[in-house]
Amino acid sequence: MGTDFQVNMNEYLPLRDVVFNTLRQAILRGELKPGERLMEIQLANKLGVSRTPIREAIRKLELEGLVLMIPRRGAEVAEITEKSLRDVLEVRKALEELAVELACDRMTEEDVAGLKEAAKEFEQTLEGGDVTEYAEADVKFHDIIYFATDNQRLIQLLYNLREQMYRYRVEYLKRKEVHPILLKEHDYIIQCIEMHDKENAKKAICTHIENQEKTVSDTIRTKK
Amino acid sequence: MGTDFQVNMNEYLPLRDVVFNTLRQAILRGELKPGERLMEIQLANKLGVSRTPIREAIRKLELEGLVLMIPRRGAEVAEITEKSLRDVLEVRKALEELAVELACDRMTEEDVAGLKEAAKEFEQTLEGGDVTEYAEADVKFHDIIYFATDNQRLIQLLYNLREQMYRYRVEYLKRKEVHPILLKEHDYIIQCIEMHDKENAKKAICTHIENQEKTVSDTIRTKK
DNA sequence: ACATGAGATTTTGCATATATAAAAAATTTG
DNA sequence: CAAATTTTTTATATATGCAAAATCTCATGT
Repeated sequence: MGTDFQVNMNEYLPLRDVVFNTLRQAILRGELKPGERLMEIQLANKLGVSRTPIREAIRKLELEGLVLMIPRRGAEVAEITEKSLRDVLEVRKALEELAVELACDRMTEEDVAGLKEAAKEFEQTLEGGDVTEYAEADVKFHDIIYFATDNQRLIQLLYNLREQMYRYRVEYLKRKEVHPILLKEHDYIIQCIEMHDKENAKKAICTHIENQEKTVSDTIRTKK
Repeated sequence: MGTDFQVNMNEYLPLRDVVFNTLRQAILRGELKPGERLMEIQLANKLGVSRTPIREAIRKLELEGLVLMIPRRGAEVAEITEKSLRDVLEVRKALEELAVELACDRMTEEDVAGLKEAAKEFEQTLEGGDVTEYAEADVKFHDIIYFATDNQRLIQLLYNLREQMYRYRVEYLKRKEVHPILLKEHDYIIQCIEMHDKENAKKAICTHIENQEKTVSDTIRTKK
């Protein structure tokens, strides 16, 4: 009977999307530095494609605000100022509040169980020394909250805002002394959600973000 | 004396952006209907350009969520469901609250004066019968609040969310019976901002949006 | 030293060409 | 006649071509 290879031909991704993801990562991880010019031919050669997918990818990065277009001059990686970061955080705080509020309403008991599970896993990764792993585990924790909102638009925005801060989040997680605080905060957030206590949940998520905020500001200031 | 012509050579707009704006308008105004396919050659002929700028414009619309891409098949105008509208409104409410809160903190007296001016102009346009004019005047009013937030990222998001609802907002403004309510709401919002009363300002903007929400839901339901 | 400007070079912006997948139409076959 | 298969058509995905604008280089005149 043989062929049980369902080749998931869905794994087709247009080149432009591959390029988009690649460039996006490179910018967010800091490999392409703010102010750096994105030259089409150069990128095309580097990635082994033609200019067309590069251009289309840049159009998307443009809308996302990661690159700045100067007509007839091309694209460059957008500068990240302290101001622009404050702006992002202000928005992010509001949307995280909304998310946790909705989660209080819409989370089932199984969801809460999953959240507890994720918090535990996060705690375990902290024992290992891999910062990337922390970050991933933290992402998983918050993703569960996001999904519970059942609001696709909100999820999309939160993903985006989180990614914009990737560099700085990692910096924060590196600090061993904040780990116990983080764990407590996660536990408290779970507790609030479990009791459907919106007000305290919002406060909790707020301080959770504000705590990061300071580190991030410091990082960006000293790196300048 | 003499040459006071600062030629604003900035009036150059790449074709792709012209196309982007054109298509965007067409979608938001309902000329391109949800589900309708966007075929490159057809659009290119219609707009008298080549396929390249069309494609680049579509990439941006894609990221904005206005069109849905099906790989190797092309783009179509995204469907607007009641659910997706609720999602947008949920997010929008949270961000409008944030905006008015920040405005309470950051608005100067001149800004408030401008706001009063805008409210007055809005009232005046209501006497005329042109719905488009109402909409514009209303936009101006809210723009002043947005600008006062001094948060570029927030402004960008609010613009976007507002535009997404253009069709339905106009529907709301058509109803003569809501006009007095609108005027009262505007006045109350101004009052709250002037007194830096964040809590009430937030509540006020919330009801302001919620009032629209019902009409919008009705419209979308009956049109189905 | 320094502005300047002609010419060479690079880079974008848009158009067009080629390749390939998907859909539609036509044809075959049971 | 209907289901299956082949052929044709259509549309996207990517590559390449070309002209105009921007940038660079460097010699020249003040």
